[in-house]
Amino acid sequence: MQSRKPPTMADIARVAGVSPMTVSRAFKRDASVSAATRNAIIKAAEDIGYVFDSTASNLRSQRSDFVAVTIPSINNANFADTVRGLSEGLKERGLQILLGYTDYDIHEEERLIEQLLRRRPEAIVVTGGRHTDRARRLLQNAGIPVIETWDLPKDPIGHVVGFSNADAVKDMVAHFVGQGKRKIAFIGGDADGDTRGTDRRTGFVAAMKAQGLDATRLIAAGRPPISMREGADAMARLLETMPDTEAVICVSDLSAFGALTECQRRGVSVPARIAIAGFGDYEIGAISVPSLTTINPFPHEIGAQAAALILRVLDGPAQGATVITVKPELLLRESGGQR
Amino acid sequence: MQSRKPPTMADIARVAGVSPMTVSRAFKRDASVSAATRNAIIKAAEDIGYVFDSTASNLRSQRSDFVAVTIPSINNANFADTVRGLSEGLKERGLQILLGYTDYDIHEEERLIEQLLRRRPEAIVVTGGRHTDRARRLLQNAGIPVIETWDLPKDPIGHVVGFSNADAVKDMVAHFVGQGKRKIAFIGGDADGDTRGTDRRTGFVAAMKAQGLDATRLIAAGRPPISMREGADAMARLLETMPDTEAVICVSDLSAFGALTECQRRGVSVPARIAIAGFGDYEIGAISVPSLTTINPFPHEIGAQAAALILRVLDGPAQGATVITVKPELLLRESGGQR
DNA sequence: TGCGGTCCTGTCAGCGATACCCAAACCCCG
DNA sequence: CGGGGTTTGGGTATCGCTGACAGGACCGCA
Repeated sequence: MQSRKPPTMADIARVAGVSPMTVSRAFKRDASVSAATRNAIIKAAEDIGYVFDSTASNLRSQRSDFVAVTIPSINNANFADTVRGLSEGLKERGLQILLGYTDYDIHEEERLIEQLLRRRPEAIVVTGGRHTDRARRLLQNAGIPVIETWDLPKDPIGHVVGFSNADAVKDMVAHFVGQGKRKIAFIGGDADGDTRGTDRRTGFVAAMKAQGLDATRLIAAGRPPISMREGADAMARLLETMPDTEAVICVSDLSAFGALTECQRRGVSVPARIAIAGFGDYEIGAISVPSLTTINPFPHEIGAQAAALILRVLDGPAQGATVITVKPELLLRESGGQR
Repeated sequence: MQSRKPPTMADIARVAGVSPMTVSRAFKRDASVSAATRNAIIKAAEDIGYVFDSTASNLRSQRSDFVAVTIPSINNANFADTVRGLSEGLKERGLQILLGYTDYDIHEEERLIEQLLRRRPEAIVVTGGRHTDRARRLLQNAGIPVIETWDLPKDPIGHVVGFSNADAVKDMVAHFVGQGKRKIAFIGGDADGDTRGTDRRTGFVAAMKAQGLDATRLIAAGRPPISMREGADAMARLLETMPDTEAVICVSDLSAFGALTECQRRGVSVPARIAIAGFGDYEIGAISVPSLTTINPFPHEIGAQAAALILRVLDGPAQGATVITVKPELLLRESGGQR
């Protein structure tokens, strides 16, 4: 709380009786400083309460020590897992993560990307493949590796580590059809905003049509991301307007769980009367009664692959853009009629 | 992906035919630049794809434009709400948030705090009131406002915005005792690590003893934070070893929900046979069947108050340390025997 | 003893922006 | 039309650290 100026390397140098440059070297891993000198410097630094100033270091060396990451929300187990995979993978190289969240809004994403680029990250990882034009331009001109995740964009900006949200839902539709179900509904958010949710709905409609089935059982439950409560409300509407529905695919496990509770409140048996599937393999789906059939997109693996890719790209000279697909997996559990 | 050097203000100055200093002024809000000059500069900047370099700006002006925040986990609705309250409150002043997570480990917190301080934030907000000695020293010497949250530490480092975890649980114990329950258990994490959880357990034991009741029905469910699954396992153990338990208080809504599902799997009726309470007012507690009795600690309010406090402290000269208490509220719902 | 090689440490300059100081241009009014 | 005040823009010197280069000390070996 005191306001005297914080000490600098020059202060340490004075105390330790060396030059500032030697102090600088003492703080670097591989620098050549004798053990005695280094210890004296470290001790002097501790004594006067020195804290390294990475602002100055970054400016002078023209290298920051972090990677920028944007995710739609900090409070989502899936994206948290991706961030975890990223930070674990980047830790070995001493790279930090600078995290920002977009609230599922590409205009907010644009603002965030600009803010992040001002700090000159070594690379940037964004969630999703849809961006404002200006955001695309900013990323293209940033002169650093760009990685889009959680999607397989048609026209990638740089590298990609992701999967097709549409295809994943198609697999789920195929599964239900294979069970003999025909009247299948989809609960998701409103059309705009969460592009991954929109892709999932698009995949649902395409898959249903491909099977020659009615693809109009669509419930829009509000602005993405939709909550458990909104999932419950959507299920209420579905049961009232299309009571003969045999299965429902929800845009996420959270809304699927909400839908499940609504069935429980109404005494509608799951999966006997209606089957429910979610997306994301959140913990709640594994533990709920009945457990939730869902899709595991391997969020941690996405982060780990992205981290490995960043390290490769930062090492080697600029290669072509890489696209890495992490294939999601169907998890068949009780709510879908399996056990 | 191209690697030519990014443009600087000097480049803009050349294009726009003004001095670098004027370019700098054009990018500041209140600076005195004529509208014509400013527009020409903004246009030149857009044309050549300039992105402001906050590294240089921060170094020269000795002011960063952000506040550092540490939270235990980026996948927790409570802390996410606090961060939201913080960023909303800080936005008006143009302050960004630099977020880091500690994984509920005070040693990891120490490393994180050092990393964050290296970037010279304007202020720092930490979750919890227990830290390593070195972390305390770092914070004390940082020369910036320090705010501890989600706790009421006995010996605060600087300012505080929080509540007593122990007292909150005491209220819940009193509630159950008022209902005539005597055999009350507590499910939490192992003793070390998550200090808020530890405080809740301590509060439970103290409250039970104060009521003259047996305070030994304690289940330790693993390293904090404990998951739904761990909550379920803990409930299984509780039902097997102390089947006459009348009520159980869980360290969080997530573990409480896990405990509830275990009861459902075993056909143990909640709340008739055993009442369950959680902590945190997560969405799952509002929507589960039965809904969960819990405690709302007003996480968003904590963030909002912390933000307001930061703005006040940064404005005015260093006043004394402030302690703001945000009192939690009991939410009596179905799982606790209310409706 | 002399020489190349290695290790350690010092000097100097500059990363990109801006605080500070000052000058020119402009304005209003008597 | 001149004087004082305001607005607008320029020049210079850093902020704290580190890349590049130089040089001294010390070593082993011929």
